Amino acid sequence: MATIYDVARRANVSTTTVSKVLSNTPYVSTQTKERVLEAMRDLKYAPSLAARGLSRNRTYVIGLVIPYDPDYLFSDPFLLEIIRGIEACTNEHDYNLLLSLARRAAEPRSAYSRMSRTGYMDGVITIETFEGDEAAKEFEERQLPRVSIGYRKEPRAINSIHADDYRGAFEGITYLLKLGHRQIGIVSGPPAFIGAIEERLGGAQAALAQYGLRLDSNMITYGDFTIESGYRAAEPLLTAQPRPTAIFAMNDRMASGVLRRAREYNLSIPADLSLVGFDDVPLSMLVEPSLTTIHQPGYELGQRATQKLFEILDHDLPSFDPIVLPVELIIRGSTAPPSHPSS
Amino acid sequence: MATIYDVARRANVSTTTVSKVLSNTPYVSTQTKERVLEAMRDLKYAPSLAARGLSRNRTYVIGLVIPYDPDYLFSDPFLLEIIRGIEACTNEHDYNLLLSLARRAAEPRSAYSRMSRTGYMDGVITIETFEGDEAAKEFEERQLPRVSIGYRKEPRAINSIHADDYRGAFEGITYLLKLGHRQIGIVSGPPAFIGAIEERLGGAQAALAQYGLRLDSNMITYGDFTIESGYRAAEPLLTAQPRPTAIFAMNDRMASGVLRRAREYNLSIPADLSLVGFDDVPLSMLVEPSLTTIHQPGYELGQRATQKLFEILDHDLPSFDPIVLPVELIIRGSTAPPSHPSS
DNA sequence: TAAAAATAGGGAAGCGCTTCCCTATCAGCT
DNA sequence: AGCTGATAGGGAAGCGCTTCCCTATTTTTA
Repeated sequence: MATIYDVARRANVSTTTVSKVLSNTPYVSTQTKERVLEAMRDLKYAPSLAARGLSRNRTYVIGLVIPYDPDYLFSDPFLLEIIRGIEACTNEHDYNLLLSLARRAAEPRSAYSRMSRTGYMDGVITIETFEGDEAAKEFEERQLPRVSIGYRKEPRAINSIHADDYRGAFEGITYLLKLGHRQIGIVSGPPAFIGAIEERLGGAQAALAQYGLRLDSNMITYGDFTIESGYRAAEPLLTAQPRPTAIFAMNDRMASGVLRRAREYNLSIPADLSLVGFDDVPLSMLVEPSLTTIHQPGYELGQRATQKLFEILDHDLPSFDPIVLPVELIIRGSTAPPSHPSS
Repeated sequence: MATIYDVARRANVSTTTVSKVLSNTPYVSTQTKERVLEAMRDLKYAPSLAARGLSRNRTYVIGLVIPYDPDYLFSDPFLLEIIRGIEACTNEHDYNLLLSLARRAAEPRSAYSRMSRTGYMDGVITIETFEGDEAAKEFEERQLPRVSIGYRKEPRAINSIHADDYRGAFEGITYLLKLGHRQIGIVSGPPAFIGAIEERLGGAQAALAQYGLRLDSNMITYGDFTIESGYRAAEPLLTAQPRPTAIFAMNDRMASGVLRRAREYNLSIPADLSLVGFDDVPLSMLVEPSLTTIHQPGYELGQRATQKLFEILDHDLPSFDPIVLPVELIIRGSTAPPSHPSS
């Protein structure tokens, strides 16, 4: 690999000048610049990021830390949407994206801690949802610029971004109520999932309250966002007396699990049971019938988070309140008025 | 951030000694070592990868270059499996994984070319499937250690790895033939997809040949691996005379597209039409009926590719023949003997 | 017991860049 | 003609490590 010295020699200038050309500093004559550029081309020169990083103290790498089990991550299409947004944005800024699937911060040698410690990144985006996440702490200590996708509680909701989960649940439930449903079951995500679940539960309750209803504790079950967990979590709801005429699941995959279980009970959707999901992943269009769901802007979430990070990096421009992106109710085939209205 | 000097000063030794401790070089007394380690702990020292990279000429980063449209990539669960395998392996080796979704090498400033030029990676894994891929060339020029997942044709199949596509198609079709199907349609992937498609087509033909059959050109249509394309590609097959009693689709997503279209024609699966997919992604279990498919070991593919790369990096141990991983026929609910055997 | 070998540690150059600071030239003024 | 300020370019230190090579001490071996 050619170095800056090789280029300098070939162009008959000093390395300083080459460096100036490299960074487009003024006070280099056009001819000299041209000569240097030519030498670079001839030698197929490319500056070493390591060297540059060392002297500039910038690495042009931003890290993406996802404290999930990779098995989980990659089966979550919604997270993938987020990554897509992040990748697009880092790429646009000519930054590199370092991926770390940090299996819970437990092991000290996890990629996760490796990343935070080697000073290899200029900034980091974390997707935080679980509470008591150790990840955050290390980054905080290192003072690494960071934005988190999710609900950041402490020290403050600084530089965080999330979708309007509250509103999403509110709209979903309200829609069901408007259709005439009064007995509504909820398949929640794991309670350990901080923020989003609380918000959605809050939104659901608020919606019910409009109609003078409250969330009955036997009308709520919990899954872990996988299809199977939705399948299992459907059980208590489908056997409850009275059986809910509608179920609101906190993601599409669980909703499709519910769908499958309901079918085994010979319930037809949406005639016997209405179903609303969350996220609006491709799967929701695939199942029969397609799912009414709450669209979350995953791609934008990733993109905006990354933009924010660059704003912090470039202009030290933190945002003190969380950025909240709107969600949207997408009405498809899994919802209808109840066949035997309960009221 | 503490540097090696800080540690050296605090432990009252030279940086050389600290460095020795860092790399576990012998000839450091136990006490000294302990003192150094303590100093590191106290200062929360972590070596700078940039500096280390500069002097060692190793960056501890390996790149993953996927010359696909990210939209496509992230909707392909099979590719994600591969990534999962890669990530697990790099992580195990304490390496960082740089992700580049290189939108076709077209634009000169693509992440892709940036990555190959900045000397930021010790090696690279490429997922190559499209022909005429410019990606490869640059890496070749830079002599960057690399292994490719897919079919590498030139200069040779050196350091490449792929699943046994030929065998997969062979087994799938043979299974259908054994069930009694004689009119078999094929929904192929895009012809531009190098290697895998050819292989599968070859395997299909060989299977048919066993029964004295040949692949009729109106029994093959092409999709681009998306569900929609499977839906569209099903059309000509389902309206052909005679209509095939079985369809072999080259991935599960297209198979589920076919499924949907067939249903619109009021064909019941598998009674009226048998369906075999490829990949064995989670989706294949989800559709009704679940898909008989060819399991490809995506995770292992990624893992083995990465292992190979480390072998090259550490011991300069290239493999001259492609590594071929076995596939497996998974029989589920979408296949049955034809209801009106054609022969 | 003397020499050789193993052990322990340090000095300093060098990895490939950037950047601070300096010098030289030249145009435009007064 | 002499000065100022813009323009053009270079010298060299320094970023934080690793490593080559050297010295000093201790242990082993003949």
